[in-house]
This record gives sequence, structure tokens and C-alpha cells, in this order.
Amino acid sequence: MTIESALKTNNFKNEVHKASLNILYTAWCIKSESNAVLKRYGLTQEQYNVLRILKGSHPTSLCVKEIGSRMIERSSNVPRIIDKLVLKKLVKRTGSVVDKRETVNTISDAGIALLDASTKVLEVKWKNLFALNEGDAKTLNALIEKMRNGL
Amino acid sequence: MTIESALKTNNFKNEVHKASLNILYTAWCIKSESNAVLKRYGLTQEQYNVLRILKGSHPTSLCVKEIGSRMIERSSNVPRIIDKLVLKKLVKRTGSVVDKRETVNTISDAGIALLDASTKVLEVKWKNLFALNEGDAKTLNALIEKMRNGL
DNA sequence: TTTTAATACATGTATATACATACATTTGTT
DNA sequence: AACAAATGTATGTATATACATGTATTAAAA
Repeated sequence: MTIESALKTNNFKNEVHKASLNILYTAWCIKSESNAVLKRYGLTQEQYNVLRILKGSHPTSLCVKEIGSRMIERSSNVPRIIDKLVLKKLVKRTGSVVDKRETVNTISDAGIALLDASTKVLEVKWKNLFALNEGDAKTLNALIEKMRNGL
Repeated sequence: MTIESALKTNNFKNEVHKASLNILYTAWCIKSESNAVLKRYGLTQEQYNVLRILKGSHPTSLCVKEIGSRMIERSSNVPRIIDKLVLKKLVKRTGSVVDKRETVNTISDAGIALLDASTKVLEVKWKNLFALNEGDAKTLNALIEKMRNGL
């Protein structure tokens, strides 16, 4: 499926413009497909993202700001995403001892279990979806980071 | 800014995994930057997208379904996005004569004017942002479409 | 023709998000 | 030490979104 047929248009100013639409559209595809899987585990993309971040640093706990700065989509409502995860007992949150303004968060065993289970299913999906070899992916990464240089 | 430093991690399963995160993060960057501009014109990304689609087919009018199928992010609430645009007199909507279930939508002169003004500013922003030449962009497009082949 | 299913769109409701603001705590300045 | 500024987090509110359902119209089948 080319971007032309996906958006039913040939009206691109140039290749760079087309690339930006290609990226936006592909991101939407990735998110839609992921959400369909994550829904079965009662997770949103953002919740999944926070769990991954916390597992990445486990057993070291992270404060809200630190989590926010590592998220793919930096959102102002990280506290509320964590709220949901704490409610589901997937994350443990306590007050920090070094800085009383901070709360400090760790992924729970249940959180790790849920994360591993959902990740396994997601990775199978990615493998089927992304018909890209490692070399091509490397080129793509280089180009997309070059593109983002101005940001 | 590499994706490693943006997300503060080196923990990618492989280049393909890294590419998917790169795409999600870049899409978020593009959307954030665009929204900042569009806000000055009282438009959301989705409203802007609908206006572009309508201008693309102008003076031919389009029904809601047709607009939805051309959007970058296919959302279920196209009617409500159009509602907002009609309210702002940027779009004219009438009942279809061929199929009474349909509504038929056209961009107004005010809509075209607002679209042109905001597009002009956006394009300057893109030019500064995207440090990518046409050849590189072409390669990027080919790769990203190859990646999306499974979808 | 009558019934049934499918389609295009609208709307109700719950949830999520963005933005501004509030509050407690820490840091820096004098 | 006293004060002002900055920081980390939480929360209130308005808006936007997703999902299910409702309604009118068309198309298809019996």
C-alpha cells in the first residue's frame, strides 16, 4: 500500500513533504495495530510505554519526571497514567526520601508478568508486519534521524 | 538528536524495533510542531487535514465517508470535525441529492484563505526543520513503504 | 411487494488528553 | 537565616476521542 493510495492523492509538494505524511500515516498504523493487541491486556499504549520504561530501569525506581522524559510522546499527564497502573497493582509508588516533592515508582511482579506477556504477542505481530531487513532498517533509522536534525 | 538520547535508552531489540520507535517519536515531533503553528489559526491537525482534503477536490464536494478515507489518521468522528469547521464557516455542508443518507461538503472561500495562510507558515517551518534532500527523502519513502508492506 | 440487511451519518457516554493552575518542597541569593 | 525563584507533582476544567448505539436511507432477497 503506497501512501498515494492510502491517502488517495498524488498532491505532494515534494519528496520531503511526502516523507512527513508517510511517517505520520505509518505511526498511526503502528499505534492502531498495537492498541488492538494491548486492549486484550487492558493496557493503553502509554501505559505499556511506562511499564517498559520502568522495567528497563528495574529494580531502580524512577520519579515521574524521569519517566516522562523517556516517553515516546511526552505528555503532561504522566502522573495520571501512573495512577491507573498503581490502581491495577502493576506499579508501586512511594514518596521519595531524597526529595519530598518526588514520588518514586517501581514495576511490580504482576506488572512484569503482564508486560512480558503482551510484549511477546506484540513482537510476533511486528515480525509479520514489518517486511524490512536489518540493513534497510539501519538506513531508515539514519535517514529519519537526519531528517529530525532540525528538531 | 538520536533516538537513543531522545528516549534515554539503548535497549532496542533490533534495527526494525528501533525504526518503529523512531517513526513514532518523529510523528510526535511533527504533530507537536504543527499544532503549535495551527493553534494560532484556531485549527487542530485534524481540522487542517480535512480542509486540505476538501481543497484538493475543490470545487467538487465530498461526503463524510470519502473525507474519512483520505485522512492520515482514520478517525470515527469525522462528522464532528466537520461540525466545527461548518460552525467556523470554513466548510459548507448540504444534503446530498443522489443519496439522502449522505451530506456533501465543500471548502468555503474563508476556508481556502485560512488554509493557504497556515500552510504558508507550516511550509517555512518544515523547510527549517527537515534537513533532508530530495534524494534522501525518496529513499526514506521507499523504505517506509516497504516496511508498511505487511499492513 | 415485503422483509432483511447494509450503508452513511449522527449522537450519547465514558474516558483520555491538553492546558492552566495550585501546592509543597527545594535551591539560590542576599 | 530570610526571601524569591524554580522544580516536581497533583488536580480542575474544558475539550477531544473511542466505542457503542440509534436513525434514516438504500440495496438486496424472499
